[in-house]
Formats: sequence, structure tokens, C-alpha cells
Amino acid sequence: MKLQYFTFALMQQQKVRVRFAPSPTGGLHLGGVRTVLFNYLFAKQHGGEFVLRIEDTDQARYVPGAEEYIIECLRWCGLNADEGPHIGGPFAPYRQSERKETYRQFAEQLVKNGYAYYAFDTTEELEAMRAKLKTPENPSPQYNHAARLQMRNSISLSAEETAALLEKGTPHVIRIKMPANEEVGFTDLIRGHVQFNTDTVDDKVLLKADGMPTYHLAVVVDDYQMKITHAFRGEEWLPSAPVHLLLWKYLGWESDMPEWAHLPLILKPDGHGKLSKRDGDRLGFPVYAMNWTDPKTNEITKGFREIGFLPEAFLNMLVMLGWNDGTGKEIFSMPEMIERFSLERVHKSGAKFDFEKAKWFNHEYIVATDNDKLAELFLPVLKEKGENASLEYISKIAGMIKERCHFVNEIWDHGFFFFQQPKTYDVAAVKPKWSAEKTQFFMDWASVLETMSDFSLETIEESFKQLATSMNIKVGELQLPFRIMLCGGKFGPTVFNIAETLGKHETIERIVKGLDAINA
RNA sequence: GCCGCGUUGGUAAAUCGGUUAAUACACCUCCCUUUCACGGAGGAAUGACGGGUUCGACUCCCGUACGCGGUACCA
Repeated sequence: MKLQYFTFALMQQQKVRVRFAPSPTGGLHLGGVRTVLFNYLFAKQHGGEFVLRIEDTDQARYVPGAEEYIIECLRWCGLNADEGPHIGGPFAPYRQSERKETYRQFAEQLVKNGYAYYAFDTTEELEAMRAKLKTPENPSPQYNHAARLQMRNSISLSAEETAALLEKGTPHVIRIKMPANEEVGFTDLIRGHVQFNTDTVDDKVLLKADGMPTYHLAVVVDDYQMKITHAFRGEEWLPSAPVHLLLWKYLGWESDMPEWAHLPLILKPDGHGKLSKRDGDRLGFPVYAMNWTDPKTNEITKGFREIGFLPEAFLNMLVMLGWNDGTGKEIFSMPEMIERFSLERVHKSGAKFDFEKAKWFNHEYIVATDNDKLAELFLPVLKEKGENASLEYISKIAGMIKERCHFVNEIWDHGFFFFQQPKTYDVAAVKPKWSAEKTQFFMDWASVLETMSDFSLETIEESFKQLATSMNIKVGELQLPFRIMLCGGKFGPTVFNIAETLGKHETIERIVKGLDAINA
């Protein structure tokens, strides 16, 4: 009985729980989506739960609409959270701003236990301190164990002075008191053992003057209270890991601390550094998952969804950025990803984003998508172009040209002539080898087509070839002109397929118009 | 400056001490196709540098260089 209970308790404790904790400040970066993906895959693989938590502790950077936008991005990707501000859950609220009261008590507890202290320095005083201590050898002076004695805080001040300041309601923050010369280390699931000396990290602010926690306090308190077992985040957080480690220890929760994994960064395609929205603008590709409209400027930043990415392709592309299963396999369905994903095979180094490869992934998914589905996805694009057609018609076209599309939207670029007659003709492509006989051929053939009752691919092609042979003209020499008449240029699928799809009437009309254009 | 992390072709990358160092994208040539794409055949192109350890290092260790990240009352 006792053993059974123990086993049950252990299982409960081991239930995998991960979280994605974005701050609602703007568009969702593809690196963020990849972090979600890795979290999601890990959770699903272990039958665990995936939590969405909103880190909105910085009221100055808060952007209205960003939270809804993030949730919609996740929905589009199919990476839905099991708990979150939009659906609730047993650990609600999931917005840090709504948990504000929780943090203060833990910060106070840390002060009481000597692990943190009140600091009354104003922004100006902090700036003055940094300016004073700044040297070429030390360009960014820290508020650390040495500096804190020169500042106004509950360590440098007497207990009476501190109490008086507090009583007067003097604005203050609570800072962690980093110990001197201590080694703090942990085992990162991706990087192995990582160690820091506390002398090199400063007394980070835990609770801001407005009563809101900083990320450092909030992430620890929330991960603890929400029973997070595995915490994945970008590599840029690695340097502040010792702060978090110490906080877990100082709050007495060390045995509940999640396992950490610091994910490699996604880098610019050219040069070096983290991929930013600016790089996308500069190089002509999206960085955000979906279109993001800045509520202040109304400026729209293009997203992967809107340029015609399929969510499955988007995720597949992302999972390969920093991870592989070791077999060379590149196309993974969601169930396959969940099955094969492993943190051990996540790279330590950052990966440069390659838009060409991303396009290739989308192409692969478009080819694999059935034509009816493509037609549905393309219909809105078509309407935007001011045209309309039946799903059946679009589906047929999609099947013919999807091989040459990287994006759903490109069905238009490669097949616009199915929806409208050519406005211009690439006559230069046919003129040099044009002749009166060829004009005669097309006039005669148009008459033949007119009488045709079965306007099918086979009959069209057969009559074309028959007439060409009887007139002693090479079939090959007639195909390009025919293409120009139907499409206007040197593009599109097999000509006879186009003709069949266009139908008898339209084909004949285009032959007549095309002939005019060529002979003009 | 300091601290941390990293470094296999242009890009993503396999290899977990022994290979002619895979594969994919991109690029080039040819074939197919009198458009393009798909498909097929081929090509060019990679272990930052220097020391160790070892019979043997891309692989392990130590330096150096370079890159990135952090060094906020932002996350």
C-alpha cells in the first residue's frame, strides 16, 4: 500500500510539463516558434503537458494584441497549449501581470533570509555609478558585491535608515545578493555541464520599483508553482542561468528545479548574429510566423503564413534547424517528429537561416498536398487577383503546376493564363521562324477543332500531329507558337493539357487572337 | 574588458578513434522536354590554427584565433 502510494506520487511528480513563455511585445519570431516546437515535441513524446505563459511584466513594452496574435500563430501551426491564458488550467492565472501579488512575498522572503536586499538607487544614481566605474578595461560595470557597498541599499545603510526609507514609501527594488566567489553549475540537457563563478554576475533586480517582478524572479516562481519539469529557452539566457539556479536554491525549491536546455540560436543567413526582423526586411523573406501589424504605426510585417507557407512545411523546416535524427531523413510528419525528436541530437551551435532551403521544404509539401486542398488554399489568392473559378477547375490546374511552385500563391504566377486571356504575347519567340504555312496550319486546325465533339487531350494532340504531318511541318516547330497563343509566353505545363483544360471554345478563340498578334 | 557558449563544403549537416568525410538545399554541366518545373547522370566545394594523447584523430585534452551571446528596474 505504502509502496503503491510512493510509486504513484513519483509518477505524478515525473509528469512532464513544459512551457513557452513569450513576452507580448510584437510579432512571433521563427526562433520562438522553433522553441515552441521543441517544447511541444518533447511534451507529446513523454505524454506530458505544454503550457503557455505570458511574460508581461514590462508594462512599458507591452503591445496590445500581441497575446492574441501569439495564440493565433500557435493555432495555425497546430502547436496548441494544454493550459494558457486563453483556455485556463489548474495553475491559472497564466499572465504574470495577474500574478503580481505572488512575487512580492517571495522577494520579501529572500530579503528576510539574507539572500536579497532593498535598493533605493535612482536611475540617475545607477547611471552615475556606471559612468564613474567605467574604464576601457571594464566598459560595463556591474552592481555587484563590491559596488553595492557604495550604493544606497539595505546592506550599505543601517537597519534604521532602511526602515525609515521603507516607511516613507521610498521607491525601491529588491536585488539578489550574489555571493562572493562561489561556483554555480548545472547540467544542461544540450550542452552538458556548465559552470559560472558568482563574482562575474551582478546583483540582478528581482522586484522592480513598480512591484512587478523581473524575468529572473518570475520565471523561477512560475516554473515552480506551475510544476514545470523541463525548461527550454534560447541560448541568450545561458549567462543568467546562475541567477535562476541560486534563486531555486534560496527559495528552498532546489529539488523541484526543472532540467534546463538552452537551445542554439537561429542566425542571419549572411554575416553573423541573431536573425532579426530587420534581416528579413533587408533580404526579402519573413521572420515572423504570421503577418504582424504594428498597432502604433500600422506597419505590416510579412509572415510565413501569408506568403504561402503550409504550417506543416514551416514546422518541418524549423525542426531541421538545429536538430536531425541522424539518418539523413528530412521530411517528417508531426507524428514522426514526436516519435524521433531527441534533445541529445540538438546541436550546440547556432544555425544560419537559409530561405532557399525553407522554400524547398514548402515545395515538397505542396507537391504532396492533394489538389483539392490546394484549390481551397488558392481560392482566396485568386479572388484577390479579381478572378474566380470553381474549385474543380482550380484543382485540375493545381495538379498540373504544383511541381513548379514553392508557395501556394505561385499557382497564380505559373497558371494565371488559365483564368485570363494573355494580355501580351512573346512574339519574339516565334517570329524568326514564322511562316505563312504556319498561319495556314493554325487556321485549318482551328476549323478541325471546331468540328470536334470529344475535346480531349488525346484527340487534340492526335489531330494536331496529323495535320502537321499532312502539311509537312515539324510538330515541334508548332508547339511553341501554340503555347504562345494560349499562354502569351514560354511557360506553363504541356500545351495539350492547357488546351484541354481551357476547353474548345476558349482554345479556338486564343488561337485566333494569337494569330492576329503574331501576324500583326 | 569580463563571463559563458560555439567553430565539418556557400547553407543545413552525418560521423560518436580506423570511411575514397555521407546526404539535402543552392550552384555548374549534360540527358529528358522545342517553355518552365519534375525526373535522371555527372561536377565543383568541407574538418579555423598550433600543440599534445594514441599504432591511428574531424572525433579526446590543452592553448590560440575567430564568431556569437550576456554584461538593463527588457525579455
